[in-house]
Amino acid sequence: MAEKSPQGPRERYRAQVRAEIKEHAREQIATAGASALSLNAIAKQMGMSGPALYRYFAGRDELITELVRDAYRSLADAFRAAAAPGADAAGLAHALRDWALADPQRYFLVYGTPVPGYHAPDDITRIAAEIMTTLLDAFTPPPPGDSGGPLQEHLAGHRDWAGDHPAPPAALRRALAFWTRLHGALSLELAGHFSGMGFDPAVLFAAELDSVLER
Amino acid sequence: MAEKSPQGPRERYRAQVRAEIKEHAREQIATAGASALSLNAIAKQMGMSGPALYRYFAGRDELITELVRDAYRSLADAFRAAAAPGADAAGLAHALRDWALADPQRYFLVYGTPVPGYHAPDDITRIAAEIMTTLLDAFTPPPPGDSGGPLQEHLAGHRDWAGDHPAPPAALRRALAFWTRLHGALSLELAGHFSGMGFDPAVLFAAELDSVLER
DNA sequence: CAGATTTCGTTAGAGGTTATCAGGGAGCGT
DNA sequence: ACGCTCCCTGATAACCTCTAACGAAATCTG
Repeated sequence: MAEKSPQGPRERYRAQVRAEIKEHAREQIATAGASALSLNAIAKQMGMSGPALYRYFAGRDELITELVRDAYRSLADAFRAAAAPGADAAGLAHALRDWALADPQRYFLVYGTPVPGYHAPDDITRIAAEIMTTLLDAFTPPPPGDSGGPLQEHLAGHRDWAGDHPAPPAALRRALAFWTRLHGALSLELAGHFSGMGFDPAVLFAAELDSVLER
Repeated sequence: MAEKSPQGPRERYRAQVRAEIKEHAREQIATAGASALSLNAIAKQMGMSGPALYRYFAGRDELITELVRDAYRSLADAFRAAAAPGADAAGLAHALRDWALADPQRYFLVYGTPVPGYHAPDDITRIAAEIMTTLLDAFTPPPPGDSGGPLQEHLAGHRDWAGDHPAPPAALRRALAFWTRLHGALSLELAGHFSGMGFDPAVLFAAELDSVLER
């Protein structure tokens, strides 16, 4: 709450350069993956020489972390926008797929291969929790006639991740299934594992969504 | 079939050094991820200096490709071994989870974030097809009383990926669900997205497996 | 308005990486 | 035992991240 919109022209310029750096970084990641991101190449594209970027980011890791943060926030925004009217889970699902297809590497920035040592900063974890809250909202209250099952019983006793959300166990189970099943179909599609297989990934995605909604 | 066991001591030595290089590479990847794999570091560990490794691998990419190939073959072997007795899908699922938990980074070598430009060699694609065949075997014939659904109808007309396998559409649908749902639960678990959430990933995995088997 | 101070971007350089190349030495096969 | 092939080393080039020191420009302050 301390620094909102930049007051001085100095911070204004600074913010703009930071944004431009991230722009180039996003482009690089989209075309060659996050591991190919080069600060030097970005500097060259911007007409300045190497170390100048260290005025704006402490290093490569911080830049990537910032992009991961942006990706999380972007997903959270897309989710909230899709949930705005009446908390329809199908709408959330399509928002998720659209968001993922718009920039696959951004999806992998969030859900891709983790670096063994890396631990996300607290604020990113908080955005992830916000996404989860939106998801829980969409499944609360759950439709009647729910089967239950061992997982639902287990979740009834292990609901730390729901925080103080009033979602009943059935909603927890559905939200979890929504997350894992759609991620399963989506990540394999984005990674190209369906490419030579001949079927339409959208049909699979729709079927997985139905499996979450109808049962 | 041409070159089985090395005949000369020359090729024998060569194969052993290649294996040792891969051993160190695997270790590095397991502890720091594939992006942190350094040929130089491997050479240093083996007591030789840098460029010597280029006698055994054309470069970093070929080494990684080889490790990906090994990972695929390892998964295919684990799958076939689990399917040997009576083609039980639950056995396959547990074999998959055990295989993944034994070395998460190896799992991500197969199912992790793809490099945009990269295209897997044909022999790797063939191993992937072999895995799929094992999976289709396990679901053929499918249990009776199957619901069908839009996905199953779609797959009935788009079964290129099944090759000449006699699996009926219901088996295709189940095999696909097995793959995507278990991958969804497993990859999120391995990536640590469930870490602070308080529930047991094994219970989720079992529930997802049930969802594939029972419906 | 003028001086002090902060900030920016540069060059230089250390230390890391992949990868190529030329040459010496060791082991293998005949 | 000789010749040949293959292995390994050191040098080198071209990248990379990141630090340090310096000059220049813009901002803030008296």
